[in-house]
Amino acid sequence: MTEILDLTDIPFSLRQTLECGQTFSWSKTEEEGVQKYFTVRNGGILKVWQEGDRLMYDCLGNRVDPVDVLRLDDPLDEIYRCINKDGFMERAVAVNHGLRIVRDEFFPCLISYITSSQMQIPRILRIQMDIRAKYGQPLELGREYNQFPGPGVLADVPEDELRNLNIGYRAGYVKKTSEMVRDGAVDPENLRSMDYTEAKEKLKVLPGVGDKVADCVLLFSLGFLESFPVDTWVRRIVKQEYREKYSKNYEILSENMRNYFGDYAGYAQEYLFHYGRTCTDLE
DNA sequence: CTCCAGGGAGCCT
DNA sequence: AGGCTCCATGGA
Repeated sequence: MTEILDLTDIPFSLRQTLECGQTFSWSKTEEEGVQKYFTVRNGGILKVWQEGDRLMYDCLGNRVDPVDVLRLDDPLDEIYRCINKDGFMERAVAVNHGLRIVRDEFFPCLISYITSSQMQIPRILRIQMDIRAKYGQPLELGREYNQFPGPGVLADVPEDELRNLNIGYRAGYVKKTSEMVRDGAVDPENLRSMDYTEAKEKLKVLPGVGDKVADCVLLFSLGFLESFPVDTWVRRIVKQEYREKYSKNYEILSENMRNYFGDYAGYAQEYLFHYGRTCTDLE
């Protein structure tokens, strides 16, 4: 039973949001010539597609709310007013208009960004899907609809078997982090109650989680919109376009950008990231 | 062949 | 604290 969400007063681009590289929890499927996306979580499947200013979606199993997982209640116009501080950002916003930060599940987000280090985006996506296929719990609706395995499941997989995922040295990080999350050393609900600095400090206790991975998890899963992850692309952009904010030191660079863009620095980061990766020819 | 990819840990000073 | 090196693997 297809439901329709009116996007007349809600700036939103489904494609920019799900294909900018921020999330590894969505798959593409084409039905009757229409490009659709689906995600599996909390015992349900959400399938969405966009036709102009209408968002169409099907829910199967438990309800997964598109407003929640796509952050459709974020005040995007106000966010633009806050982050549009220079010409480069204005172009990034114009090109990617409607891109929203997602709200992913904590554990899948954490594991996919742990495996992301020194990897290219298509490969991260493929590995994440392999984990779902091998260790995930299938819904009744078919093997292609697997939930991401919980921390207890991955914690019990031998490390050399995890290496069959071709994640190399990251296998040990995945196993140890899964054990710690399973045992409650880091709890997402607990993290949400902390401020940015405290939550980041706590996340970095996990093996395989440093400044960058922690910032990604804070932004894409825990809703800390001030978080400004610095990867190789963003570093390049800052060095070239925001020279006075640049530093070789991660924390200094990230904090400079947070101070510059304000409470929605995470949005600024994602617009810069996608713009820099797809629309500019940085050296 | 070499170089690099949404980095992090361990070790050095 | 800050800098350097190694860590698997695959794609360009």
